[in-house]
Amino acid sequence: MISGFGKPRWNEPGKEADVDKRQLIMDAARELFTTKGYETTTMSEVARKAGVAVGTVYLYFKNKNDLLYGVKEDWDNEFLKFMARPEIQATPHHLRARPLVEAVFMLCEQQTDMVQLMGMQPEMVGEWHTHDGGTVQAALQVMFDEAQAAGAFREVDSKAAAVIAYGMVNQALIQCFVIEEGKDEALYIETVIDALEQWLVRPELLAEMGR
Amino acid sequence: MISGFGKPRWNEPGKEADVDKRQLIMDAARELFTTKGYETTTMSEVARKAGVAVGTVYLYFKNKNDLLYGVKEDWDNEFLKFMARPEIQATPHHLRARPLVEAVFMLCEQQTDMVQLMGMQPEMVGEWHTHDGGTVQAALQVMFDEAQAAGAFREVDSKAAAVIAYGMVNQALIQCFVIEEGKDEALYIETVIDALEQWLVRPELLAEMGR
Amino acid sequence: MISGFGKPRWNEPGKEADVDKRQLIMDAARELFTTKGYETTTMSEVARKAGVAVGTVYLYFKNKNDLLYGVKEDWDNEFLKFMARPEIQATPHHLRARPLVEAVFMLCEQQTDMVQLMGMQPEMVGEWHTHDGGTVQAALQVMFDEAQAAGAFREVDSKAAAVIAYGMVNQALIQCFVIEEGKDEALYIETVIDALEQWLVRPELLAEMGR
Amino acid sequence: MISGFGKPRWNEPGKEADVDKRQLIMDAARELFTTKGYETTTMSEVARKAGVAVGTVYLYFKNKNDLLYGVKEDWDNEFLKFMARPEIQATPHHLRARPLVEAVFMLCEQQTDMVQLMGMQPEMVGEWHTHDGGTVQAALQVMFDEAQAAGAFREVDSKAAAVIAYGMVNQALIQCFVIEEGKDEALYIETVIDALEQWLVRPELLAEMGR
DNA sequence: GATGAATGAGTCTTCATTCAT
DNA sequence: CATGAATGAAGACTCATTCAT
Repeated sequence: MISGFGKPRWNEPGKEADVDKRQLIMDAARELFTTKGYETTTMSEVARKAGVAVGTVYLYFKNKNDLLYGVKEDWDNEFLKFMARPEIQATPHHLRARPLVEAVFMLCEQQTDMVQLMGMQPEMVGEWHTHDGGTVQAALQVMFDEAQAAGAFREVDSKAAAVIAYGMVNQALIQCFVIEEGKDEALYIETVIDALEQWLVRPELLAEMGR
Repeated sequence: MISGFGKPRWNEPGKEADVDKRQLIMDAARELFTTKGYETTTMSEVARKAGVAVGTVYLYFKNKNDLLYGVKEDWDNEFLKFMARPEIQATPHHLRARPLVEAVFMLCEQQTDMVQLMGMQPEMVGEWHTHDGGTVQAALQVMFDEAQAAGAFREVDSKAAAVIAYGMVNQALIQCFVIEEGKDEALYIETVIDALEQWLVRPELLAEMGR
Repeated sequence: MISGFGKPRWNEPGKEADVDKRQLIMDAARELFTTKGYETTTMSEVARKAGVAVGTVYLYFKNKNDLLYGVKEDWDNEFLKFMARPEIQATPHHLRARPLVEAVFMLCEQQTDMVQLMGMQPEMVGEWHTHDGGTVQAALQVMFDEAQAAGAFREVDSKAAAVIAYGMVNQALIQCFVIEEGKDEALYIETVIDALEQWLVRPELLAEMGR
Repeated sequence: MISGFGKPRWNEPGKEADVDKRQLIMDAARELFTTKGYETTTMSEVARKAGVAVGTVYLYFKNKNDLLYGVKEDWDNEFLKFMARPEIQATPHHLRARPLVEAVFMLCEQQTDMVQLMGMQPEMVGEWHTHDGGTVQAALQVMFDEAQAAGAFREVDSKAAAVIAYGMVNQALIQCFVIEEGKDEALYIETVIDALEQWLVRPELLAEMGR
């Protein structure tokens, strides 16, 4: 009934020795979900890796799906936080592709496993979109709108563009980290940036950038 | 183990009412796999939808995973066949984006379910790629190489580009058909084509095309 | 309905080129049953090994159990035939242990697999004994009765003795051929003969035999 | 995989109502395995008879085969314990046949089902004998060696003799309890003892015993 | 007679979830 | 809060048996 959010996300100061157990579980889950896949990961495994009892997992998450939701949300937030950083916000729109793309690749390099979460689609999509509404894509859309308003981007449908941009990056990440195990990272980064810029940035600015 | 395909050997002309049972099963499986996801689909469901007994499924496919493989291969071939069509081959490289993209969308419109197969990723990727080696991406790569050799495309790494192009289209298809149920198809088509052309086609040709 | 005996066992003269298919199947079945066990052997395996179609097996045997019955019967007959041989019948009772035991071991040496059939007990015992009534044990019992009547054997209950003698030999065969793969054959033969003679033969005759 | 045995750790004295669940399951399994045979018994049946859920069986046994192993081991131990009893050890070798044979029959009378376990042979033998090495036969062999060293038994190969003795007893037990449902128990006991003594005990001692 | 594709009941096994401690 | 033993529904897969050709 109560949706498994029992433990507040903000740790009261002075209580931080008590590592947030919720986070502990989510970390374990994320690694497993992304390594072996959601369906293939068992709750016991999650519990064991998190160093808690199965029952405890259910103390923080209503059920397995709720846990997946938590993990996905976690990752999205991490990415969103990135997009909101002052240094990014201070960068002119037409120059943002590079820092953003580099950031995602870096994030994924650190936690290779996270890659697949971005692309987590099929079965649960339906349920997803009631929940988080594709947060990352939404944020991208906002950014594209701003960039167009600022005259930095060509006129494209911002929603469709967000979807497509998301797909490009996602597939590149999977190829790079999951299939090729990080081999040609630089190549993929450059190619993605190139694609985004050529496609979206106004030709005038592009010329200015020496592209 | 099971070897023979059981497809009757006599196959007299005019007896095409005898639908290939193997195909029947693959069709059922494809719809289910893409609608509810691979893990969530049971072999009984596949059998029921195909109108055969469970045992029969196992007559044609070693196991569930083998069935998935068959389905995926089937779809890839369908797409590959498209790329090889004479009218496509006759089109100059810088004008191919449109017919190809339109074709994929059409293909998916007819069989909405197929969409997700293109993106079928996570856990099974490993096993896949020993089998079919990402045929579609490979074909794209070849096409990009030719286009560059012909001076139609900008200089980009053809492999990375194939990956990224694949991701764009795939994500657009999912968003369009799976999430939005075909609503803004035209918009997604145009946006994808725009992205591909702006990114890949040489500026000179682009200007010539009135873009 | 009709009990699967359709094909006559006596081959009409002039028709012997047509290897009895029933026998072919039984031979295949025997090898498999004794190698991998009855439950673990599938009808398809039997058919394949016999070089016929599954359906054909069911032409000669009502069902799997009937096939087992046929196989067992076959073996028992082979043994029974041995006991009935003139040279055995001509031997005085107190000297029969040796030729008989040697014969069984020889029989099993040739067809190692048969060993386990003798001991085939558990699950199907119930059904067996309505069928063949433990033919071998019955024959042994008759022999023991005769031997006692002839004053060659000590007074023991012939039925119990038959059971026990059967058990001794059977276990020795299993140990010798199944577990130790024929290593100490001579040792087992001698020990079994010794046991039988010491136990059953009248002391006077035993002395006479130099034992 | 599953490691902990779940046997409660507190086990306060006076709480023996908490029957070891592992034992409960083994008991159920033993009865079924021996009544209907291993292959024919389903895990659900075992669970139902043990009064637990299927899952619980898998909590204590890795799989069906592991359960069989547990059951067999259990029985062997029970018999071994018998052979080690002080009153047996105190009995001179040439007089041990009777108490031992009587003991086994008694054991089997109480738990008729156990009988067939002794003889459990075919397919699984291979795997067995790596595990428990035919413990019972080994123990018999030791006893025979001691008896010969003590001058109580005739000179026979102790290993072969152990095998053969085991077979005698086993077959008698099966005939007596499984086939004839305990009818002529006394007869079988006497006949087995007679056979063992006549075969193994030195003639001098035999005379002394009035045989 | 012979075939072997088709059947589907039945098996083992897994795993999300609960609840008594 | 935490635990982890217990549950049992559900899934993948097998195989004896049938029957149209």
